Amino acid sequence: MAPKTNSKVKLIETAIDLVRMSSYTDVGVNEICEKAGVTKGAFYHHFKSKASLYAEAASYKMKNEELVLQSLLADRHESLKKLDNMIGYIYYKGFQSTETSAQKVSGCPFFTAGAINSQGDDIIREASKEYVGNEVHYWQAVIDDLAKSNVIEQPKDSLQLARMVYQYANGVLTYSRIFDDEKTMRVDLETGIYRFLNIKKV
Amino acid sequence: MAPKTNSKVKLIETAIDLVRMSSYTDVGVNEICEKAGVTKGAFYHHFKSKASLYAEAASYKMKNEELVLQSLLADRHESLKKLDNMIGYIYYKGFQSTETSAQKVSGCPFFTAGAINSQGDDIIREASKEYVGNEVHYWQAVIDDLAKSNVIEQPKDSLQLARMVYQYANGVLTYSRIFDDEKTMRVDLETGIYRFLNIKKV
DNA sequence: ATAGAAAGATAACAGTTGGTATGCTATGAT
DNA sequence: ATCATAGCATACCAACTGTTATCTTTCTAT
Repeated sequence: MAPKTNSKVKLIETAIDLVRMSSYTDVGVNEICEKAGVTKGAFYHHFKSKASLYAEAASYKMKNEELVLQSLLADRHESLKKLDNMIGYIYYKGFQSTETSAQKVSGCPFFTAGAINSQGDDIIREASKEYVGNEVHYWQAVIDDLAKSNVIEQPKDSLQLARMVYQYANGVLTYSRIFDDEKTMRVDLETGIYRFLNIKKV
Repeated sequence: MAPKTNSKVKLIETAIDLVRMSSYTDVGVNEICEKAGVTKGAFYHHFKSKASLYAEAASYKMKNEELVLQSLLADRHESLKKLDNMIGYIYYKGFQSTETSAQKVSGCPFFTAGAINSQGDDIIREASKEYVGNEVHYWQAVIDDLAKSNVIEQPKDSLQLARMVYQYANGVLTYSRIFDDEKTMRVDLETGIYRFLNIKKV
């Protein structure tokens, strides 16, 4: 039995995909509908506005990532393995081939859009804040685990350290996007995070 | 004697200011003209397009920064002083009160816009690449100087290290903008860069 | 089978976008 | 003094923006 309605999900996923490759303001409702193969009537039946689609997309993505990350950060893994999984996942997110565009370096659509729309639309900023806060939390879990298993020394403020690593990772993504340089992204991501956490590579 | 024509400069400075606070796509030609007190006729007399204004603004800002940074990184300073000056300058740029808006955390308009407009407009990406490359170069100078005076150990690849520090700094700026949190920005900037470079605070 | 709601389609809306065409005026060189 | 050009102003343009109103279709619960 096919899902009752996949057009709402289709809209969300198309929107995430498009926003990832360009930006919130650059992606129009028309474009989203076209690429999703859905009419505008359906769009505004499911979402009261473009901003509300964005907000729903953020929590949709959060739920999706919860499943993925729970598996990548499962306790059966060693703490260093968890770190590598996390780095790999960031790389995967930043360099993903999508349906709507060729393989290119992108970036986190929610991190980016939240900063862009700093004034105006509170809906967007709030959604981004929630999403970003969540991501930092995963990083904190990884870092606490690294400390517990003595791979790194116990940080005074693991939340701050997690935040800083997250900030760095997104800086790398944005930079690599400007230069459309996947190799730099891969190298700098790993090198930088290891350096930041003061871990010697094996 | 007043400058022959200040309207071109006025347009550039207004544009930088506005783009800093929101984003390239969110700032319209009309808005720039209004805020600059200049008509659209003047705009398109000086610039052939919005993108070309952006490109000119980038090199304008580069020249301006050259003067400032030459003084902040002058050889009479100790290498650690240069680092602190650099950090202070980034903070200053990211948290600047402007004519057109209240004091808020912003970010580098060129770094941001370059990533956003990754597809399409090559003019914009090229301008951003040049600007960003230049900034990284300054960081490399700071890092080389720190190594020469034995504050840090000689890095294998000082350009990569410079790039990573720059990526981090812009990650902090973007993050702080989402949360509009100047305090976190100030703390994370300094703490993170020191940690990255493995320098103990005094 | 039928009422009611959910889902979707079509067309239009006012407002804005970047850009242009066509003027006029001030200035600098000859 | 003349003339070209740089600087600037006014009005306009087609294309697009997000959004809404109205209509039809499809599904679900009774």
